[in-house]
Amino acid sequence: MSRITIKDIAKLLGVNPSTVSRALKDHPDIGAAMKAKVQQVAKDLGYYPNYQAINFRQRKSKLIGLILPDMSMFFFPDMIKSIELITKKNGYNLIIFQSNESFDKERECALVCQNFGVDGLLVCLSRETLTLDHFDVFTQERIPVVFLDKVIRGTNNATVDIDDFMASYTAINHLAKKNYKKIAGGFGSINLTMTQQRKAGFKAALEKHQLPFYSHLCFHGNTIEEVKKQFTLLLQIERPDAIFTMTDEVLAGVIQVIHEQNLSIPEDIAVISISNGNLPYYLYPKITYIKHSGQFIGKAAADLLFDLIDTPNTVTKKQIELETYLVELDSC
Amino acid sequence: MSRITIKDIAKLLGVNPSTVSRALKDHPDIGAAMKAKVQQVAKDLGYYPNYQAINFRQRKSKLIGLILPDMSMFFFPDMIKSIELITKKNGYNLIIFQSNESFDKERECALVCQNFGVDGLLVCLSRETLTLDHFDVFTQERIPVVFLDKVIRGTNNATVDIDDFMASYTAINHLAKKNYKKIAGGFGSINLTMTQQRKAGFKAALEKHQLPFYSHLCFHGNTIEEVKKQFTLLLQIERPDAIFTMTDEVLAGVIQVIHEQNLSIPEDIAVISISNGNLPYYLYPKITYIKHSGQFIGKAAADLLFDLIDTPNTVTKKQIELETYLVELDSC
DNA sequence: TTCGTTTGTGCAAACGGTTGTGTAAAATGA
DNA sequence: TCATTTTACACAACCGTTTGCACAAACGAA
Repeated sequence: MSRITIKDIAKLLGVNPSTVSRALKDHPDIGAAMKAKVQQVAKDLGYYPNYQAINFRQRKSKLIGLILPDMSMFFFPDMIKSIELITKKNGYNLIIFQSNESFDKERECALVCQNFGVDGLLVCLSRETLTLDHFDVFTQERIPVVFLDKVIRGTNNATVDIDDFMASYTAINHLAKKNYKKIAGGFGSINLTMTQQRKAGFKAALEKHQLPFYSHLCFHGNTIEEVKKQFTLLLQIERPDAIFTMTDEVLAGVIQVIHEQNLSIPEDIAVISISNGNLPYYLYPKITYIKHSGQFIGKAAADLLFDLIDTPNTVTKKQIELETYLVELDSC
Repeated sequence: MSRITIKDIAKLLGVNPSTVSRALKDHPDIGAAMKAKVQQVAKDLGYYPNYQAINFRQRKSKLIGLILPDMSMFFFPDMIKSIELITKKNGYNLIIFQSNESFDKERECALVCQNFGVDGLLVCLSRETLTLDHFDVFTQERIPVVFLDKVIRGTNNATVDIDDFMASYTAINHLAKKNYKKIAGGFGSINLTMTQQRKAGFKAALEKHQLPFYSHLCFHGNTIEEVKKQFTLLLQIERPDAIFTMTDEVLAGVIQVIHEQNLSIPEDIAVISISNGNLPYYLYPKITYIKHSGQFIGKAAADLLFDLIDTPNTVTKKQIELETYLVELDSC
């Protein structure tokens, strides 16, 4: 009735559990006849190994922790999907946590990961996170941690992200080439490194094209609603001829306002965004975007993590910066 | 250097590990002085319990498995989010698997869950799944399984879903009341129970309003691309004055075609969908929809699961059908 | 025949924490 | 003061599997 163990098989065959254990994993010490008998009985009894016992014994969990700030529909599904794929391919499983953009929650998630004995950790930092001390336990116990997408640079931690500066630079460059002059910018949380860099790229590209940077054409918003509010206010002051949005969330808000105001894209206002590339296709017209691939970031980070798990000391390139590229659709 | 255990604390204090174990959990058998000492040392040494050992000993994993057909961006983020919340609130963690709409993969996922010793299982069935034998092991070992959203009815399994018939019935009813006559229908995989029921509701509502059911105004598509192709073909035959879409995926495809053909909503064609309620707001005009809440389904399923875990025999209502309701926006 | 090697299996400890039972010493009661 | 209860801790088994070591039996070589 209850779960079949190696001991049950051993008792039934009148042999020692260790023999059964070895027979089941085709250990060379065990004779062919015994192996056959054991495997037959195991099958008959419907034996399957108790991974909890095994992992406990091996001091491994075969678990990879993934800490996310939020389950945003725009970016994370693709990312999780590819991480899951790699994780499974390596014989591990994924256990997902959400920090809800809170530093305290993130620390809690890390603690649970620690308790669970994850063999590796993938972390997308919360908006509030400024320090990484709460991951020190992992490095101390030689459990690899890879930061992805939302990272803090300048440390020797393993990171995978994109060149945020270049991504927005490319976007604005595209707008400038299309001869847009009054370019607005919609950004996310102002304290994120990502935001600062994307804004820096925005400014640099304007400068390169000798376009002025107007701070009244820039706004920040954490949520779609905030974005809508800010952008509506902006439009009351002056209508730009193009707008760059830093993420899908910002894009979603901006698009709604544009429709509310009965503006047409790209005639009244051109739009370009950094995006994972889903939302741009659902909108009309389709939005030109700089590809920021959740799938690629997830894959790169997971691959890096398993490199670090398998060969901790030979991995040299621990800071990976993925390419972004322009996908030209119909909004500029 | 390596991880601190109860034994380390015991050795350091010259007491028995069992005393430490009890002291740490405030067992009444242990004297106040000893408790204080133990807890102090534990803190000083940075002790944290080995959950692998504990769970192994207790024959629990504190893990809930979640098997999904796919990481669709429309529906699952909200669902996962709410499941995660409840799971955590109950002191459990979530481990997510994707079957990629494949029956074999789904069976594999179930196997891994079994090996991992999950304490409960939430399953959203794949497109291909027609039987539930692969979950028998769980019921045999008294591990609760709750099927959610995509379920097979008629068994005594615990299920949480919506009244698919009513959802589409309500949608078509709304269109009919608005005096639309030629109503098209965009559906998903034809072999899903969900599809059949939503189509049945579609037909029933038409009949109630004495509107004819034209099969050439109905199509099925598994992916957005298929939907686009099918709907484009449909439009070449005859333009309906309204279209009902069964899911966000179908809606996304339909909307793209509508824009490609330069039709306007709702003047040329009205649109109504069953949806989780994100996409409808991003589109223009905003799409009227029947609310099919991933969040609610996730919550209901998770709550039910923990009821079954905590009080296996007292739970009576094991088949839950959530209400859907009309959210009237601008597309009809 | 004898010694060394190989083959196949048993034995027991270990992973870290929990828990039922046993038992001194201290506290209580008459 | 002595019997009895309570307090506070120790001891050891246990969860399921792995693994180093011991050790017979069979085998091959000298």
